[in-house]
Amino acid sequence: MIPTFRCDCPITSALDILGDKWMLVIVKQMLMEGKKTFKDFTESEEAIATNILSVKLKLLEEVGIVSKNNMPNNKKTKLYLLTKKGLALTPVIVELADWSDHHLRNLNPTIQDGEAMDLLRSDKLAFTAFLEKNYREQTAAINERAKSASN
Amino acid sequence: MIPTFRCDCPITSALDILGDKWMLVIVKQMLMEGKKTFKDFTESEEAIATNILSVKLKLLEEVGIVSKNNMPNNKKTKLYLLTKKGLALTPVIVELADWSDHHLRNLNPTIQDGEAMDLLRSDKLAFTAFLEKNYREQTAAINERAKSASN
DNA sequence: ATTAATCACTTTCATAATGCAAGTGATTTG
DNA sequence: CAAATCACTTGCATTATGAAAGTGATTAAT
Repeated sequence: MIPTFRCDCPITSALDILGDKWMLVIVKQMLMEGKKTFKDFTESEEAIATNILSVKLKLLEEVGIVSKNNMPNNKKTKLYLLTKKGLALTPVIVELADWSDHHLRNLNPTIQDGEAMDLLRSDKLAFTAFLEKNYREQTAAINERAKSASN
Repeated sequence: MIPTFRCDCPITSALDILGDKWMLVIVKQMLMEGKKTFKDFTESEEAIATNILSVKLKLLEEVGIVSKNNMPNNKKTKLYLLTKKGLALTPVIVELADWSDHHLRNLNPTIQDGEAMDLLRSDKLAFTAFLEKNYREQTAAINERAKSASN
């Protein structure tokens, strides 16, 4: 169920939806780790409990960040995909990554550092654009076929 | 107390600290509404309970986002100020505002719209820079005097 | 100088969110 | 057609959030 909004502030309103331990983590897993099915999420490094996952996916769908689709040629597997509204959260996620990179390594020294972080450091906008484009490409074929028979 | 980190992902790690209903709201109140004292926060539109506020301010201080200072010439009032690390969250907050502006008005039709949103829409980086500069200026004098006798 | 406010909290108790473990029904695979 | 697999749900324990009242140390008012 969609929570009530505390006030008229746009930032507080965003946090009324996204301000918890899991919502943005799930969006990140979709955007950056290609996770699409219920099972994908349960196998993530963050190890979300299935009951919580169930509740959060439902909420993400209710607010229009995620769409729930049937896997082509398979009645059992469901596909969760980011909508345009969900993909628009990319800049938020990138800024969180950037902040962590610069300010959280003292508290969590094992924070990842690699190619992706290098691109983020050298060109934040390019990194954001890459993530969005990449996600669209990875899901383009699926989206085509999912449009006809959706759940 | 600082929570344990779920994994090595920079985004998840940021959310281990910031991923709740209040942390970023408090930072926003400081950055955009000039709130500095315990009383200021309790009088906010979001109406945070004092016990929660107490816990969250302590955590913000522990992780280095906020510093706790004595008000000059007043032993009773404490001043909470954003550190460099805290001010570095400005882009995250701006991106949340931008997302709300474009994607949350259907769910919360009363989301504010005014001068600030106009600047955000026309030049996001300028808006971010303005917020940071403005905060530094507003707190510069206080910071000078607070450096000598801190708690 | 005393009293009343004010500030920054803490404490207590209720409710809501999160988490663990096990179980269910509908496919699908071997 | 039996055994897996997938997408969940259910029951119960723990943790986080919330409302209300209370406390001690200043500070302002009389």
